[in-house]
Amino acid sequence: MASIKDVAAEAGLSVATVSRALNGHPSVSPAARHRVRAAVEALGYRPNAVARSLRTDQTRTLGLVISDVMNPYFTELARSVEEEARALGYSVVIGNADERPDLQDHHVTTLLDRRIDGLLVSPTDGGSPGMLDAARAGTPMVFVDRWIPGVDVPVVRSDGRAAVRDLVAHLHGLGHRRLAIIAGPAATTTGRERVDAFREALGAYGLSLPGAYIGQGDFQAESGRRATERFLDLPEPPDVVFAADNLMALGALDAVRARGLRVPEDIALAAFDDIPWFVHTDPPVTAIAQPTRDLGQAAVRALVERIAGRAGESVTLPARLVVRRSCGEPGGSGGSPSSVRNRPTESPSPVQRSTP
Amino acid sequence: MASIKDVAAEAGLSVATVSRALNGHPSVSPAARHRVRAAVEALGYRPNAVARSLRTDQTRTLGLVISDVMNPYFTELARSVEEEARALGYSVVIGNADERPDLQDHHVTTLLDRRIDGLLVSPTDGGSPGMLDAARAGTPMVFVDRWIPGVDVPVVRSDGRAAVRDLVAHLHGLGHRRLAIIAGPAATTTGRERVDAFREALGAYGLSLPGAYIGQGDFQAESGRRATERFLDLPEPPDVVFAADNLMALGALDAVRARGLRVPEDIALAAFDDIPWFVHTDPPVTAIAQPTRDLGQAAVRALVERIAGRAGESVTLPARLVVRRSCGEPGGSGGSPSSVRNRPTESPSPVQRSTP
DNA sequence: GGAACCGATGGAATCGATTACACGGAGGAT
DNA sequence: ATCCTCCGTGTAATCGATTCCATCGGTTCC
Repeated sequence: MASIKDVAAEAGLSVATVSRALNGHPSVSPAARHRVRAAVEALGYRPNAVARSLRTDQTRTLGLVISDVMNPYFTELARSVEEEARALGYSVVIGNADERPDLQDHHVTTLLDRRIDGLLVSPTDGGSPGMLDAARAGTPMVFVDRWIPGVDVPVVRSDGRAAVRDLVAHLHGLGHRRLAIIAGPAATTTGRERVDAFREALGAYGLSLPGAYIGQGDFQAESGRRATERFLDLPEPPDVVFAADNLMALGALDAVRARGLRVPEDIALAAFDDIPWFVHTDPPVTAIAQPTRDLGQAAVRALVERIAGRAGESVTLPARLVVRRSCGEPGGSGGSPSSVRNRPTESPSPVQRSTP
Repeated sequence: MASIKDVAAEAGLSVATVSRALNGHPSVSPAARHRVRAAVEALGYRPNAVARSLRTDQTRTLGLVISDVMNPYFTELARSVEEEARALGYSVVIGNADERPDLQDHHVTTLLDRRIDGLLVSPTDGGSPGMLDAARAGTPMVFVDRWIPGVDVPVVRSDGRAAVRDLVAHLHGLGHRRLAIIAGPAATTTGRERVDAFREALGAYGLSLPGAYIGQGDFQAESGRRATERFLDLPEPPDVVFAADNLMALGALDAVRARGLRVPEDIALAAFDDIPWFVHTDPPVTAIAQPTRDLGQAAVRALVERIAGRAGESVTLPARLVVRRSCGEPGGSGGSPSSVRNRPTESPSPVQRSTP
């Protein structure tokens, strides 16, 4: 592969001049500029980013360490991060931690070894050692979605409290009184917060959240299924199951169907994190939608600010409730257009709970 | 950040010895080895991968340029690629082309500038100029899933012919005679092949594939919806719609529901590419499953072979039919366990086609 | 007319590693 | 005792860029 030396030789100039011409430095004569252009063209020269990075000490690359790529929410987040980064002249290297702290650490170290300019992390657990080291060492860093309390790093996330209140109001309005939640891992902030917000919202309606109505999940579909089965085995099963992420909601849906029960007639279902597929399930699932695209954008901007040595502020954006049919006939407001278009033919059978 | 020089100073040795100790070179005394280890520990030294790459001319990084990350099939592919690469000591940088040739080119150039050791591509169109240049220039390269005819690059993909034949047999056995397909872009190999395989399989049953039963899609949900609507507007609509990928299948499902029709009673649906969500939709969708994990693995292995200067052979793995409920009551064989567990309560209403 | 200045260019140091080559000393063979 | 090996180590070149500093010819200013 042709190097800058070859270009210099071809153009009959020094490497210094070629470099300046390539970087748009002002004091290069038009003639030289032209000859460089021609030589570059002739040789198909492309600057070696590795060499440049070594010299300039910047890679124009961002690292993104994510909890689970297979989760559509994170996939979308990754996509929006890459888009914004590209717009700002950065590349993104994604590391999938698969909810495993050791893998998270592996990716953080690898990325740091590659001298990425900044790190975007959605921490899997309370914080793996390598990650904390990086934060302490002053690597430009921003947390997305999840964060670690007590670590001095900006956080870009969405606040679901208001949306959860809206959800509980919606459920209460439909007559539901026994509300259950499938929580995420307690080690993650999102795992805890969503339960807290839910309990708080219930309190406003004089409802409580008994321990039996809190299922412990791990943000994977299988755990949602198990938790739901336990709910259904209760002497007094809940009217509604609220899953703290989309994968657990699908597990829940599956568990309900496996018993021959129907959503929402026999039991209602709602989820945190709206995803395109919820429009296509039957029934369409009522969910709390995060402004994923904006989150990715804000996170990249904050990180780039940090890289530039400026503050890089934390950002919190509101999530919003998207009402569909999985909790019962929607009220007058808040329904998405799809909730109308997706309405199936009316079921002639009365609401009933079949006993297995 | 501490460099190898700092380590050398701390250990009272030359950088050469430190480097040798770090790389497990045999002729380093145990004493020196030990002092290096101590110095590394004390300084928290991590070798600069950028500098190493410049010197050794290898980055131990693979590039993966994918057509659409938001498509679960590709997400899973990316994940398995990263896993296998990690096992082999490589990192992976993913570029999302979003089915746009210009973006594909952007990523290929960026990756090449970063001097990745090898490139895995699932080409978006007939081949963007930058990609063809790379192939010609001898960059170690392997195509995954899709490929470009006439370019001398190993291809790792799955062959769906047998599975499509099985599907057609299954459909024919259920009494379906008017079979339609939603094709992918003609510029992609997968777009063309799946139609060919379908037509061929139909031929074996004396059935033809009229032009009106070929919908043109672009592998996105919206195109699946439009194509299906056109099918339903036909004076003689098809009995079955076979979507050439999972996103178009979801669009099709949506279009069918929007008319108040039911799957499979009014019209059957099948898809290429099985994804976890098809188990959760109602009805569960019959699909052709690719051995995605194995494909990713084989692709990485082939690429690493190429990087090592060896052959790196093409691999073709068979896809297989997964029968669920979206085409009608499953026959005696091939049904997945989920097709039983997901069966909902029987519908009391007779099969009917509502006129809009 | 000479000093100061400016624009364009080249030489050479530098980034942090790897590695060919040289060298000194210990140990074995003769 | 002398020479040859071989081991462990250091010196320095190198990878491909960027950039400081020096140089040189030509203006401009006083």
